[in-house]
Amino acid sequence: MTIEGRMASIHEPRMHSMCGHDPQEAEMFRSILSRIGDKWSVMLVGMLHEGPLRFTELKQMTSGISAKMLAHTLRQLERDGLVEREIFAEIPPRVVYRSTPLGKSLAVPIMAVAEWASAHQAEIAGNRDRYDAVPDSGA
Amino acid sequence: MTIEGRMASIHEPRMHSMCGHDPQEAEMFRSILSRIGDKWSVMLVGMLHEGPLRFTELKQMTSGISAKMLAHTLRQLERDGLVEREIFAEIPPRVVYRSTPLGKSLAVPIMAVAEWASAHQAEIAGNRDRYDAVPDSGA
DNA sequence: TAACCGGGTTACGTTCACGTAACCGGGGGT
DNA sequence: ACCCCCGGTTACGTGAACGTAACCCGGTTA
Repeated sequence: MTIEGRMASIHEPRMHSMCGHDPQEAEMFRSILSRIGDKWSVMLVGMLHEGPLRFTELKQMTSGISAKMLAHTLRQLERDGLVEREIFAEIPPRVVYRSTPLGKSLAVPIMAVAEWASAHQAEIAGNRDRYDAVPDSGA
Repeated sequence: MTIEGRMASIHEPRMHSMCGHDPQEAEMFRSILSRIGDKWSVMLVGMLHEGPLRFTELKQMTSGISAKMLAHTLRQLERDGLVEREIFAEIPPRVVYRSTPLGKSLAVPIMAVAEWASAHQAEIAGNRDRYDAVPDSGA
């Protein structure tokens, strides 16, 4: 390993940890990232992070989501153990969703990405515009 | 705001920052998250983080990727300014891809998510198995 | 009786991510 | 002459993600 390589390994994260490895771990890793990349999961985790909410409350707060996607996304989150579903056997019955400790722990790195995205969104938008404006790239 | 609410707002990230806002910013945010959630981007950013690589080198290192998806993903990354493409006008011509400073800065929060995923993957896998084993959920 | 709400489910269609396979153009190896 | 390498592009097909609209059941309201 070169001097530069050694210095880099001290100051830089070892990104390679998420590529090689055994294929099963890579698949797992991918599926977690996919959840972060999907349209509603991060938003829902964010809302539930601040307190439990009912299905209809989530639907109203999350402008644009359909009942189908809300139910589906909540099932996925529940399957992963990021969210809990509680049914109150009352009349009328009531359902609340709440973030689990695992879900809350995910909020931390998610926020890091969110802050990066927020900090660089203008730069990325500019890059995109510039790239799309170059004739031999965009068209 | 309640006492609990105030204390929470001190200790916990304000996830709400990524939901409301204006729709254009939300769209931008979503598109960045999608890139993180897609199948190859994170892996490629990780590889290029450690040094520039040629198309064929990336293809060989990234087991399973097709030339099409590699080219496509690299174009997207290049469009966003996360990766640079350099063509050496030699004979034979040579193309190298390298991470930009923006790309390297993304590696930091990505690593935080990667470490979270690595730390909790067994727990999530267990949650998934348990959920899928319950007859009224999985089937 | 009719209409509405809560918490969904089902059917259906579209778009997009991703995969496979074939092709291409210039150069080099044998 | 022939095929391979590099760096892709193009055509085509599949399944997943996402959207809309309709429906459902038990209970309450008017």
